[in-house]
Amino acid sequence: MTGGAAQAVLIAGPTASGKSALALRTAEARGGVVVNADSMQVYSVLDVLTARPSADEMRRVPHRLYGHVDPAEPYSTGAWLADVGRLLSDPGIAGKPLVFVGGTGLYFRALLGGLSAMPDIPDTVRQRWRYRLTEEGASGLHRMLRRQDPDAAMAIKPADGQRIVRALEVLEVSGRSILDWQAERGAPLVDPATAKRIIIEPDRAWLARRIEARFDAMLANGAVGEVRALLARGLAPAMPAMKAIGVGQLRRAIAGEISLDEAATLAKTASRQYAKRQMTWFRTQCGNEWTRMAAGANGETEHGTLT
RNA sequence: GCCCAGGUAGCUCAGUUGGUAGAGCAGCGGACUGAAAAUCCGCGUGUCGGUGGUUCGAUUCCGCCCCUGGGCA
Repeated sequence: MTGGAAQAVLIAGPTASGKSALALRTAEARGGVVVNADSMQVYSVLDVLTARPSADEMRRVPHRLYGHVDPAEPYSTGAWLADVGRLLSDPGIAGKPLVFVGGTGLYFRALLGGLSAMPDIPDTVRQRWRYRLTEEGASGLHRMLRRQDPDAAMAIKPADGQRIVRALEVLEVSGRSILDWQAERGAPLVDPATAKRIIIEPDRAWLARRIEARFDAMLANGAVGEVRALLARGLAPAMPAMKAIGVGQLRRAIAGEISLDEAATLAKTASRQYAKRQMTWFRTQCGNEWTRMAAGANGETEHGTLT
């Protein structure tokens, strides 16, 4: 829980919907702190490409959990939740209202519903299963899961390699089915009874225009250089930061495989598809405790300030 | 002006020896507990360029017309 702190505000919305600006105004009006709930904005690279708040904006209001993770570090929903937990006991922000903002639906779910206390997976175990996934394919591992944990296999599609690997590694390390772990819900870090919850639901066409304009602006503001710098780190392509939208597309342009224009078009498309997935999550996974806020339907481009 | 090749889904194209058509991409819907900007599932009717003709039946064959490439003048 928030340890007696002021009411928390949660602002969720698809990429480019203007949620960061709304969070900034809201935190400013309440004397609060903006807390990042976006899985890519945690990384200390790609300031521009992940649309992190600018230095100027971060000066106006305290921002937390932005850019605090090195891209070589394995990060996760659990790590983020632990970061939030530490934040809540930080005397520097005690008593200040927290304004969580981001586009990662799973983070909000973990925040409000807790995350099951699953065992840590040793890196060697994790790497071994991921390697086997590339060698044997998802359906091969799914057959194995079917023998070892039929219930979990039933719940996971045979092509969903990522979830199959997760079920296998949890089973190997703990000897328990991931379903059993999941049945034990963790404790929420934000009290669902008092948290104010907002979902920004933008007009599709309006959002598409914003995505396009924003990516063009990212290019103008050094996105290519950021990708070059990230590539120079020589990280495995499977690392999360390497999967940020724009990295793969600009990498191909840098390598000369496609033009910058083509890369931009591909990245914009990927962003639109990502926004669609986000909207599906917020629409179907978030109940009516969330207030839905339209954006952009009638030429509107700004949201008000939450008070 | 003549010759050739095309004109089929939003885009790129396949196909129908005449029985009104299907892939990829895009798009849309969905799933979602430590990689989540991830991972995965589902969804394909469109005057088959237009118009006449042949035919029981034409997107398919024939005529004419329009449009787009390319060539010759």
